Amino acid sequence: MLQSAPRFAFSIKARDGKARLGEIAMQRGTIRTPAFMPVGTAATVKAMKPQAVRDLGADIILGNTYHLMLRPGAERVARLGGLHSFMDWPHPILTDSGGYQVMSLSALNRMSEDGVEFRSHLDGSRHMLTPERSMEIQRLLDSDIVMAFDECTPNGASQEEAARSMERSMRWALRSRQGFDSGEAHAGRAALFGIQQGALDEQLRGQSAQQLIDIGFDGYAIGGLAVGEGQEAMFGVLDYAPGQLPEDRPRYLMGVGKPDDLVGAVLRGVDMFDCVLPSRSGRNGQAFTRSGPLNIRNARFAEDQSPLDAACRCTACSRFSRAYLHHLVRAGEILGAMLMTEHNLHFYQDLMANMREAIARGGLADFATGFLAEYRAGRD
RNA sequence: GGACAGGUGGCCGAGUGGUUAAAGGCAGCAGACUGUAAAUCUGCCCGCGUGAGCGUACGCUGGUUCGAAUCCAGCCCUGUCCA
Repeated sequence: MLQSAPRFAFSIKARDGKARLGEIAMQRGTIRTPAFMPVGTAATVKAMKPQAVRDLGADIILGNTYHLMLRPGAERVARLGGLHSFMDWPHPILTDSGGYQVMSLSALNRMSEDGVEFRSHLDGSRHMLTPERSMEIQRLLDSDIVMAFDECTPNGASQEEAARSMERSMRWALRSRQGFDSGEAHAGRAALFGIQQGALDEQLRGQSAQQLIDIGFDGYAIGGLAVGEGQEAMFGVLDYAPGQLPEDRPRYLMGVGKPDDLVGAVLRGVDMFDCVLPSRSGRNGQAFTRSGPLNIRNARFAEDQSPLDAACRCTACSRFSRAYLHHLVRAGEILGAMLMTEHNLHFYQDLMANMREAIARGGLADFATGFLAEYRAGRD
């Protein structure tokens, strides 16, 4: 480990409107922002070897507390030397706290002020996740960026529910801070992010931000978006939410999103993203291209010898035709999932690199206009 | 030549008097997927019609019956075994 590298240092290199070009220096590496972080829930970005994820330009990936505590178990990962060596990803890893599963697995949960009792989706066994335990698991995994344990407020919550949920997340944020800090060795090399909640309400979002700032975090996430509210409503929140968070800290929009979501969010001042879409959609046959998404299973691609995206330089596009990908995906061949995932992740990383470059030269607005015009023109 | 078994929608296959345009699967045609219970899920899938509906349909022909994919007769075909 590089002893000289800072624990966590965010520097802003350039600004363009609300957008920022930056870098987060950490012991295991530097994260260029705006950043897209591929999701590797169960200690793997599905269908990808870690080196290939790295080669596409990812500086950091995600892991998940809930999934890893159930299998293979956080203590086991710790005995095996931590998540990085376990999965052969020596670069930074951000671990989600299990907060999203509070919502996505709500049918299997029992909530209390103390935390959430999960029924494992694997075998039905009961597991308690509290802010303290979530911090401990993320420490055992040796995460670089630890996420506070929160509740991702579901879409459609009433004002009262949203407020109650946010307040609980804020109490959990404080406990997360304390739990994280109690693991001194880990806290000395890792970072902790707080998560803003408050649904679609500016006041609640503001209160949440202030409470997080009072606690103090290395970075601040915007949670509870892209849960079904629609892009317009999400952008409505993003028009003010980044501004409620500290200017000198990275802002991470959790779980987002589609390519045009990323562009709109960077324009509004977001620095970090993660999303399952490029990997999951890839496995499910959807490819993202400069002229919009396409479903490679569609019959019209059966004898289409052109690449997925003519402007793309990924392996799938440089060596294989849409016809071949169409065949692989339809046949359920593993290579289909691999190539589709690789292409999509390449597309996402390329988009981020283009946005960083545009910010550097002060041309993000033009880039966004051009990109969105072509992307939304749709139908390739 | 004989004995069994069987012929159902593109394929496999359930159904043995009405609630059957006919389960289910596959194939096919689309759609969805946003801090991954997802290599998953959803819809459509005989023809015409936007629809109510109409027409045609369970090897073929005829019969029984108010009513047949289902019961009866003959025929054709397939598989297995026997000669």
